[in-house]
Amino acid sequence: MELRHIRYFLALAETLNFTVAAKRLNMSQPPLSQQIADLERELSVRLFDRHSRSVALTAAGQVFRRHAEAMLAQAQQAADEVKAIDRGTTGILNVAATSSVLFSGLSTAIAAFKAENQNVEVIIHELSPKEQIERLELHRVDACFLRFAPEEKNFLVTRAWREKVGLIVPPGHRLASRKSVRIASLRDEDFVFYRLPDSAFATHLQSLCVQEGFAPRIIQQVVESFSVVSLVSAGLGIGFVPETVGRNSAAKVKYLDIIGSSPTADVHSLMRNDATALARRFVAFTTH
Amino acid sequence: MELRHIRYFLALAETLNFTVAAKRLNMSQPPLSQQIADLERELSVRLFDRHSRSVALTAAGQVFRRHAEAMLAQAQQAADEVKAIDRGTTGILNVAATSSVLFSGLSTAIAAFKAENQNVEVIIHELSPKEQIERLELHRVDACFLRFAPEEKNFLVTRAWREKVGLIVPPGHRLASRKSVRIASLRDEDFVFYRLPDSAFATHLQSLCVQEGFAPRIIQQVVESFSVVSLVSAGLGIGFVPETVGRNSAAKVKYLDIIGSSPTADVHSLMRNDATALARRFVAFTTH
DNA sequence: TAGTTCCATATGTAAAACCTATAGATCAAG
DNA sequence: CTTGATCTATAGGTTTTACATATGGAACTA
Repeated sequence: MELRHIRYFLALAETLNFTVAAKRLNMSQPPLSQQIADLERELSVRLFDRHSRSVALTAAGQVFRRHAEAMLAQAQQAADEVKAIDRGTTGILNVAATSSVLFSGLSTAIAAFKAENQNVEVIIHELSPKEQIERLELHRVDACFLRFAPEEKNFLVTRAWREKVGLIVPPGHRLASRKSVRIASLRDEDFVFYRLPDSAFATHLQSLCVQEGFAPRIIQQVVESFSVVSLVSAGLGIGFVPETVGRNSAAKVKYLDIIGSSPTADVHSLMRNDATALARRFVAFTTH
Repeated sequence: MELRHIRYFLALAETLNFTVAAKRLNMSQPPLSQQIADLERELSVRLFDRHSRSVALTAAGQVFRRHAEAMLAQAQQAADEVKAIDRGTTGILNVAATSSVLFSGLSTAIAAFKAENQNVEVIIHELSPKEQIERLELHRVDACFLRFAPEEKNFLVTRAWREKVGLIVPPGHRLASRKSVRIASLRDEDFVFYRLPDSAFATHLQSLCVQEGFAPRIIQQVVESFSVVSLVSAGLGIGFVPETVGRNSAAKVKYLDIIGSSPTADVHSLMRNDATALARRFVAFTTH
């Protein structure tokens, strides 16, 4: 049985006239008779009663008609849906990000993307950078968003958006009244830092300090920017955080711009080379 | 798109190897590559990623797979169901009958048939003989059951089962103590009769009386045997009824066998010439 | 009875599905 | 780095089959 038989069957079931059905199918009548006969022979069931001057569906034919319509509809839907997937206008998108990146604008970007793409479902995976990369390789997620991307891997890396890094200090700290600060002046401070060597961001910040002539005294290592805020707020030390996190945090900390060599915490997106059109569209959407 | 493409696609989706899939499909590898490529070209979507040494479904391919499986399942189910319909082991059967025929055994026959054919649904239409014939012609019912069948029509007529006709009289009637009676002795009685000339049964009974030398004095005409019982029970007259009706009625009447020329009320089934296998099976089932 | 309509059959043609052979590409092993 | 093995794509020829034209046969109509 082929879909051709189904199409022919339905045309005949609707017209109940071989000649008319053949015309509608842009073919001549004999091959239509042939193909219908072939279909009936394969099923070993008569689908049409051919009488003197009338063609009618048998009981079996009536039942077959319902199935035939369903099959053609399914084929049509399959083609439509597959094309939508290919265009990236429908489907499920697994996005991995750290909580601070979600906070820095990714959440709102996701909301906006979903609003523009009603047929897209976005699943957010809040993961550490290391886990993000692992799951990207395993096809568990389609796109990752993190501050510093590893360069060795065979991924598509894009800088999604720029973001400055600033300093946060607890209330009452000697720098709390300042608006900005140079890194060189932080030589004697206690630092809440990102975990070394996991975090490329941490390595970046550390090397910046070294360029300014000192090794930061790290009294605590954490994974998330929000944890830096928490510990700084509690008075354990000072720390570097992305600007959006430092300025908009609910916790009581003072945010200072860094002047001179200003570090960045630009957000980067990662995709596999075989990324779907949906993933590519989303990454393009978030890039500005 | 043809079902062939679907079958090939699924074989490849399962094996992820052109060579192996082709072997499973009993064909060589090149035409399989061709057909998959044709399918992809028609959809204008890549369904498989062919890499160095691996074949994998794309996101679109994964979605297409679900549709493909549904289509093949639908085709299989269509074939199975159509064959079942053709065998008459499944489907909907519309049966028309008079209430007295239902009472005379058709009800229990329907119950038994349904028990043996779990996939058959039987819809009972309780109709007068005249309406039965009309609906049979209109394809509204598939089989009719009545006592006397018209012979002119181009229907398949079968005698389903035999049934004698007897006489019922009210309690206290002069014949109430008799076990049997001759028609000739009913010359001076008042009769509750079936409607003339609608009922072939009525015509038959009337002519029997005439053969015995008198025209029955008809004081009331009704349609149903049960109505004859009701009126006779009320003392309006005597009447002929099928044996099962006369003997098993809840109303208070006396049933007498008829000796000499004994009339019959044999139940006949009617089908159209284009009757379905299900209708034929049911009629065969009820014939004994 | 003649004409018309409509489906089935017969026969030839064109399309396309398939096969064999082979090229091209990649990976594993020597 | 080279050789062999493995796997898919392409090329060219063959077979199958879907299709078209022509025609036969049955039934309804005028």
